Amino acid sequence: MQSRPRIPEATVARLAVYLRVLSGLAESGRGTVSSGELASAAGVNPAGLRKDLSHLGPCGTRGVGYEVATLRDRIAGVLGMETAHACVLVGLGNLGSALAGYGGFGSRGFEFVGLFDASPARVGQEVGGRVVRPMEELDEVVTATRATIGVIATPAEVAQRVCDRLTAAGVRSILNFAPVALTAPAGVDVRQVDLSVELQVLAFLDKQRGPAAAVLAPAGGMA
Amino acid sequence: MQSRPRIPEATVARLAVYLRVLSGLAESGRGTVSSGELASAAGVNPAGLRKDLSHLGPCGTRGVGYEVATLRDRIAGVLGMETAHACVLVGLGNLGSALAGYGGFGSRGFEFVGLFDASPARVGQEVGGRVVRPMEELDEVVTATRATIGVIATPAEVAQRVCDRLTAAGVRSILNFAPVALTAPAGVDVRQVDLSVELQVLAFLDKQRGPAAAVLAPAGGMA
DNA sequence: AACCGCTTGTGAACGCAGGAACAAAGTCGC
DNA sequence: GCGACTTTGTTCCTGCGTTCACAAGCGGTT
Repeated sequence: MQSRPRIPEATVARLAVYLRVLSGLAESGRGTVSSGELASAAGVNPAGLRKDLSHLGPCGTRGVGYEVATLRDRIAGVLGMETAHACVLVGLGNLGSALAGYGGFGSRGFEFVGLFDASPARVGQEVGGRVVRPMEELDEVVTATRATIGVIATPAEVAQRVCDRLTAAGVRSILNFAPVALTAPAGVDVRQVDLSVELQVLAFLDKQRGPAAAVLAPAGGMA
Repeated sequence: MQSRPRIPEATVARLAVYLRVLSGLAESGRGTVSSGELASAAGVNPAGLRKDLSHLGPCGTRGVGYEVATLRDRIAGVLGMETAHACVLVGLGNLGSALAGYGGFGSRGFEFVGLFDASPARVGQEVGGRVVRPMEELDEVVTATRATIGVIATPAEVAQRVCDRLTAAGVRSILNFAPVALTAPAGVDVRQVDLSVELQVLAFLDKQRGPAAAVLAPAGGMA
């Protein structure tokens, strides 16, 4: 069916970035873009961008560039954005509430069809326009809405249990913000996002460069 | 000086994960761990874990395993965690507030010494035990506290301006949550975290596996 | 109609990360 | 004291991702 059996995962992640840039350009009324300009806006190498786009088949005009709207729709199709994705979010603490209220998801075709929390204090509250439900209703909502994506923003101690319940209910993709490695049955994709790891990588790179802070301001360049 | 000129960035990210697991084991009173067990808890391959640890020099005992406390301290030292890192956070919206209140940072040696927001409505409020300050005080606080890490959780439109101000004030490492590629002067590290990109990768993988959702619920079609 | 400049798309080389297999070393048991 | 088992540390290899460089193609111009 599709002449592209597989697209590298790193490329998929970048396609999502290109898509965001293209959406911005389309709103600016821009008609075409060159690979160089698009790569610059996305923060990647122009050759790499062209190679990424080559996975979608030829979609540019030589000598001119890429048609903004066309390319945007093409990428959106490949990423599976023509249809909205129903997501459930478990854990409405600080991070979960931020995710529920984050507009970047809704504008990209992801809709939270259920917010769940184990704490009775949270249940019933409204977050991001949705009412927080008790954990008991999780299975029912996942089944009814056919949600395929589950987001875990709970404390680490209960994340595995939540993961089990989500997979048992039929969720096939999980985005985990809890700082633990989750075990899921085969056929279920788990992606881990650990915010503090990012900070620690930064701290390491900073330390590796050595304490050269004084060198950066040789002649009182503070002003 | 250091016999390890460079540690791969991917390894550094995993070291941070090992460190978290080791801290948990140490609290459990565990004395030693084998690479297999540690790798399982971290969700990686045992051979890869040993290779990662080999960058720190020999730190295990053959036939026994790794001493939990010793290895933890060694990794902490390599990651630059013996000294606390002062961070400033700009943008106290949903995500910024979640970050400010996230305990995972403080327990890892990262302290937010300044919270900043451009909105007068936010200034003066208390988030995570700290008072939100106006943007005008950013330069002053960064200089006074010698903060080296800046976290950007603002809307995309102002992220580049915030980045410019942070670097001008002397920040050398930036963690950016705004969905834009930032341009920073040489010598400044920028790490990008895009939450919606993760979701889109999940959606793509789900779509790539084919529309097998119907198989999961054979009886009871949409109609 | 033909030329020229510009841009895409692709092919090849380089470097890096990941995984498996093997040798060294230390401990436990006899 | 010696042997065998366990586990680390290392080495090799395979595959992937990234980058550079070139050929192919299209539009504009004369």
